[in-house]
Amino acid sequence: MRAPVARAALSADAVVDVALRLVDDEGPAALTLAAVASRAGVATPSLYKHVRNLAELRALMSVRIIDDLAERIGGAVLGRSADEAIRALMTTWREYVVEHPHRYSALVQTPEPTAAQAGARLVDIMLAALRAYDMQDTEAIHAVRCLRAAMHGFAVLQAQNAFQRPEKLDDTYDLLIHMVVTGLRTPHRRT
Amino acid sequence: MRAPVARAALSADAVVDVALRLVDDEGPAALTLAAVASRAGVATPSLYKHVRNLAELRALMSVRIIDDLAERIGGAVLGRSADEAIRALMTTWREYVVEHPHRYSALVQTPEPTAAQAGARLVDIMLAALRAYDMQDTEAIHAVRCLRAAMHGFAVLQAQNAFQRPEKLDDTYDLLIHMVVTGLRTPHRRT
DNA sequence: AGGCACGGCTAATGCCATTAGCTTTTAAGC
DNA sequence: GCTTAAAAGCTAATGGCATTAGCCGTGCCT
Repeated sequence: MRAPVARAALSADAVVDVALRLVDDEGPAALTLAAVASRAGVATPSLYKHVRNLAELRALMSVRIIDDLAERIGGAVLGRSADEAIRALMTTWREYVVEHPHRYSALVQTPEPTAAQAGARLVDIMLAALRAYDMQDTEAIHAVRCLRAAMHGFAVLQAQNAFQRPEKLDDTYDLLIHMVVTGLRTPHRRT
Repeated sequence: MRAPVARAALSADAVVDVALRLVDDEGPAALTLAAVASRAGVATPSLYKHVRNLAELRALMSVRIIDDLAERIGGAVLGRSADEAIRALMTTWREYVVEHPHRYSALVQTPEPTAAQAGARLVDIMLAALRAYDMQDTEAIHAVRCLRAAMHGFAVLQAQNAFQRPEKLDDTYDLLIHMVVTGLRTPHRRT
């Protein structure tokens, strides 16, 4: 029963850091254990001392990204409510994507339990932002889903450069925010 | 100047067929040239006689999927206009995703010129569906982008099983349609 | 009859993830 | 200070996959 403490050196967190920087610099396709190890100044198999495999590394990265995003959005929404909160939420989300497009693309992977949990935190923040609207719980869930769909869809398409025409993306996003806010305000047929 | 006609056997289209069936059956992660070749009853390198490489196969698959989707949507929108057209468009899109979730996920890849072109056809269909609303061209572009963002976002999230709570997805999608339609009808601050 | 292009095959290369097993370092506890 | 065990690193080996090179049979066109 020795104390299981040991050398400092690398750590799972440090590996995730390196991997995130790699993705930021060279895109999601460049994410390879060999490349991460090289950046970390270590042989490839050494990474397995900190991370079970590539899939787990991806999952850890996703959790980190989602937490990061949740923190920013939490701050942005704080103190605002209703329309203002929605606007702040959506704006902050997009700022993140513009800032780290590759990172955001790296996110769009398989859904494992641990990342789902991080996502749930984000959903809670959104639910809180919607509390100002007069909504049933059920209705709020649907609203959050639509919010996610709109933001995520826009984010993915932008990160993929899927919007080709010259019109300004900022203007498009204003319209999207308008749709969400208006849709939330306008009564909707029962279910 | 020989006639470049030859044996029947495989063809690029046939390879794409096989690949699409593979993805439908086993998911996008199972898409490997080895697996496609095996299903086609051929050795792996033989595929290179029809397809430049895996990336090109993916691109061809994307074009096929987008065209498929465009055809369905074109039919669904035909004869309808304004709100009804939007509803039909969005409903048809989602039906496709529900029918072939893996195929849709396989789509979300890099944007090459050829797939972008297929996407442009789809955008044209959407623009036509919006013609009934009284809109500037510029405004219509923004509207189509929002439409894409909303549908695609929802589709991606659903295909990834990112909606965990028990509430019905159909109801959520109704709300999303409502948001889009209402947002298009409600005037929006100038740009 | 003959040639040639097409489409298929085998062999070979190189990258990558992952595993096994060995060595080194570190930090406790004495 | 010395021991020691676990953590953390390394090299070597395996197997899957994409991709390339080069060979062979087949059938159409002349």
